Amino acid sequence: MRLYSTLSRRLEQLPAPPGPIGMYVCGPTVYQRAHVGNARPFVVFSWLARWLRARGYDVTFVHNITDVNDSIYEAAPGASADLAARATAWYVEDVGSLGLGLPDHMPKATETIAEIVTMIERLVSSGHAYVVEGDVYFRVSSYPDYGELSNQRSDEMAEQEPNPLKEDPRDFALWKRTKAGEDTAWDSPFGRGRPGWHIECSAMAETLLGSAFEIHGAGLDIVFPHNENELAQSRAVGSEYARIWMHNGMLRFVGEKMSKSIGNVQTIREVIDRWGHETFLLFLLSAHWRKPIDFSDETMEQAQAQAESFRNVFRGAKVDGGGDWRRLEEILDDDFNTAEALALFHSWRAHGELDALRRGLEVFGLGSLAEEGSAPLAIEERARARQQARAERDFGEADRLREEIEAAGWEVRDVAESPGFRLVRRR
RNA sequence: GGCGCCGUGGCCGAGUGGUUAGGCAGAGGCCUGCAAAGCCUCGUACUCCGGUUCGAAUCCGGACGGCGCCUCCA
Repeated sequence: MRLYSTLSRRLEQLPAPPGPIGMYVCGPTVYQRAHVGNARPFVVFSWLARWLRARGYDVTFVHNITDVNDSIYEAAPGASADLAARATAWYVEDVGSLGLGLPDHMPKATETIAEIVTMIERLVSSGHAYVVEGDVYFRVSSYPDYGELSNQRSDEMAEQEPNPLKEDPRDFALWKRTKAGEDTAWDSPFGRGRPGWHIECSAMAETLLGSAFEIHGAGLDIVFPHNENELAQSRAVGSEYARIWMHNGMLRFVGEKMSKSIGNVQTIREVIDRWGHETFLLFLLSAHWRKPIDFSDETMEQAQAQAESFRNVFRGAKVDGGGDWRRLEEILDDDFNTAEALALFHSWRAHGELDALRRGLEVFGLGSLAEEGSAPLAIEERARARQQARAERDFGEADRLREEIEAAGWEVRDVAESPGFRLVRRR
């Protein structure tokens, strides 16, 4: 199994199964209903975990929830804890409805404060951090490799709002003293306050996966500064931290300008309600995980048509046969190329190699495409009545009944086998 | 301005030196009371300009275009 790492800028080989494989994936800051873009890393890395397990690896998948942060304070002044709790529940619900299960651990920043404080103390005592008026900052100059992940020339970094407490503009906050309007704060050796954005990930990852693990996942947009800072603070205290750094490409909204009004953002909830989770998963499957993908009605309609074609093959005569599973292993073991895997699935579909197809779809949480629900009795009765009308060559009545069935969200297809028709859900 | 990614047929999207990607849409056909589904046939694409090579979508250089990040956005 080879995976591309942002850190080394090349493909990295995974150790042979069973590993173990520790996988940490940066999660969202919870202050609103998660949008579709947030779903991409969750889906990509959930798929990867499922595939690694199918290949015999012992995987521990950790995905955090950032439930203390400036954006939460801003979104709910004086009631941030309440909003964070609500939005956490939303996220778990939304992401759970994708049909991929949940990660092994979903730690919250607010439940990791003790570990965060311990880590900051280690950084301070080793000279990699300093305390100023209740704030604690990471001392970038103490870590020579700073910038290795994002390839930023750190000496040219300018700050928009200079912070006079910092020794160096590049330094970043590990701990922030509590301010007016913030309703959550914890006591620490540095004073009452709350963690900065980056330290929580280092603390949670090390707590659950140890000081060295295989994979770190995140969206490409947080390579800098978040992942860079994470890496720096962990390595500064002597941890190897993650070996392979994977960054998924962005999900884009085409045809819609970067309008300041947030009208062009759709939530995971809305997308699943409109298209169904299978269509959304198939849409994401169609692009390699490192490439950008455009979200639009047209691309979603194409995914929907593909979902339908997979459902149809399982509804047809069962011609189960082989299917070259080794080919799928080759494709996915080479940097997890899901777009090519999708092409292989279509080939299996066309050749009626349904055993392999069903197994392959299940890896990606799409096993439900192979299952057919039965229609309500009222619909089935209409379909029988239509058969009767057809037998009597009363096609006007037959067409009328078909329209009724369609209005109820079902499609009737005439087939050779008994009872002569098949009912298919259309929405 | 800095760091990085990308540009494939109407649309989506693999492919990294020479043999068919695949899907969606479209056209014709088989099948059907009419459909739907399925099957068959049909498109010889690779932003542009140079270069390397017997040969480039694939390697190198440049141009143009698009995108991400540059202190808290997955």
